[in-house]
Amino acid sequence: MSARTALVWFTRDLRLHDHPALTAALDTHERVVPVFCLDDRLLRGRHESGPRTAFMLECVGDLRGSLRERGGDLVIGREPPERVLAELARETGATEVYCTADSGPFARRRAGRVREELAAAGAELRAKPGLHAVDDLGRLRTGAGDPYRVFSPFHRAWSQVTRREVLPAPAALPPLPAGVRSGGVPSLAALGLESDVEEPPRGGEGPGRSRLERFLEAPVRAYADANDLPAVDGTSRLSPYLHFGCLSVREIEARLPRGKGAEAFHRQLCWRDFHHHVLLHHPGNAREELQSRYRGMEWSDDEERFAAWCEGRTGYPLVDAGMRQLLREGWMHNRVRLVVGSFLTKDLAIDWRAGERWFMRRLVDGDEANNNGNWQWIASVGTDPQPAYRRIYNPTRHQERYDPDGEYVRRYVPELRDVPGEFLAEPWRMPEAVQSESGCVIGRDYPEPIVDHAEARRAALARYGAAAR
DNA sequence: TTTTGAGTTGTTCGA
DNA sequence: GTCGAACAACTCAAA
Repeated sequence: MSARTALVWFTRDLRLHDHPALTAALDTHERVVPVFCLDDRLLRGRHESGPRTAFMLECVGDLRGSLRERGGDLVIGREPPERVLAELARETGATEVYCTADSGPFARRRAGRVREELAAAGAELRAKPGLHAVDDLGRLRTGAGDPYRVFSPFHRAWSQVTRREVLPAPAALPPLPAGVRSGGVPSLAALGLESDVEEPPRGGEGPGRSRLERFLEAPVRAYADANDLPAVDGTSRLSPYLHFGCLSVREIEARLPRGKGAEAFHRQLCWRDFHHHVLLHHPGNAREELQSRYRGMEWSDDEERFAAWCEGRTGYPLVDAGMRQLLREGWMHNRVRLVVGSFLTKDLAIDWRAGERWFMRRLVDGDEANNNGNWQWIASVGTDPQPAYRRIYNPTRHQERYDPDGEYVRRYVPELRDVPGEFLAEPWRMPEAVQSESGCVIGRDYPEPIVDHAEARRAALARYGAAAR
């Protein structure tokens, strides 16, 4: 076979639009072989997740469909990528393998292994941008030459970076070379995983683009006002598509209209890049606190309380609604993620890593950098320089402020459906007569609060104060 | 080097 | 209900 063959290694860039690696391969090579590897180290590793893998398999199927529509196909490997790619390079005579650069700790180690094996096969790995809004995310530096640790100055610098052009999807692809087999998309069960998510979002570039079109149509303009209300579908819900790269964050950014809503949303896209930037420069964050003074802090190992949190039976309606939404949909509204995160780490004094793991297991959009960054932030051990006492959320206040009509809580905690609005944030205050009248007896139909928030707050301040000293 | 201003999305208390 | 102040003084980034 001719040396004019290139491989394109897909990872979490499962799209054709605005794909620099794919475009570069097609521009310079006659034959291009797209490859995706189902890597057991990822699928069965510490971030194993049935719901998210189910979504990913749909993304892979969608990508293969789009490639086939354009005359190409997708090779689906079941072995580690270093082995699959080296073998394919030998088989096809490819001397170049294109991929999208990934800043995550796992991905960087994996790319190192791939590079080595490819070298032995006489091929070279070429990493192109495509994961972030800016190309040189790792190189963004403060005036002193350090990586950023505070969002606002990062945002300022990030906003000033010149962006690359958005690339169109290729119109046509060459067929696979003779003898190269495409391989099928396995079922979730065949991977030994299962998902019990109800009405999961449909994975793939096609569904992602439809959702993007709908969001750009109108909701983006109201984003600044609606994104904090969990009962309203005011967020973009693009996170799973962004995680698997069904959508290019660069393209989304380029297509945003002007205005307050779009600006607020753009800021959220910057948070994604910020978390990736921080994890890139502090890969140890995946396991330990960014702020060293909080390392070695003592956490509670109360398994019963942790289970109550996971299953949404803490006795705090907004917390329980959020945790049940996560169980049911594989997704949780952002505002509520903060409330349940604060509750776990501050009220229950349970290690943020336990919450991080649970989220990664359940979230369809679970992304190591974002999840880790946000957990560290809400646990007050990460990039947020504000003292802990400013981040102990009051679940009752939050419910009154962000779900004033109780629409969200009633949707996910049906046993509270007939509780009068005045008691919905603190159902334990219901007089007995009201409890039996609304069919919600506390301690029987809905749990007593598992901690007293005011007391837990004082204890959390003492814990964090002691650790900071 | 020193100084200055600011820090995602808070809470509680008391007037 | 609404408002401002206090929380307690720390770290980061830029001038």
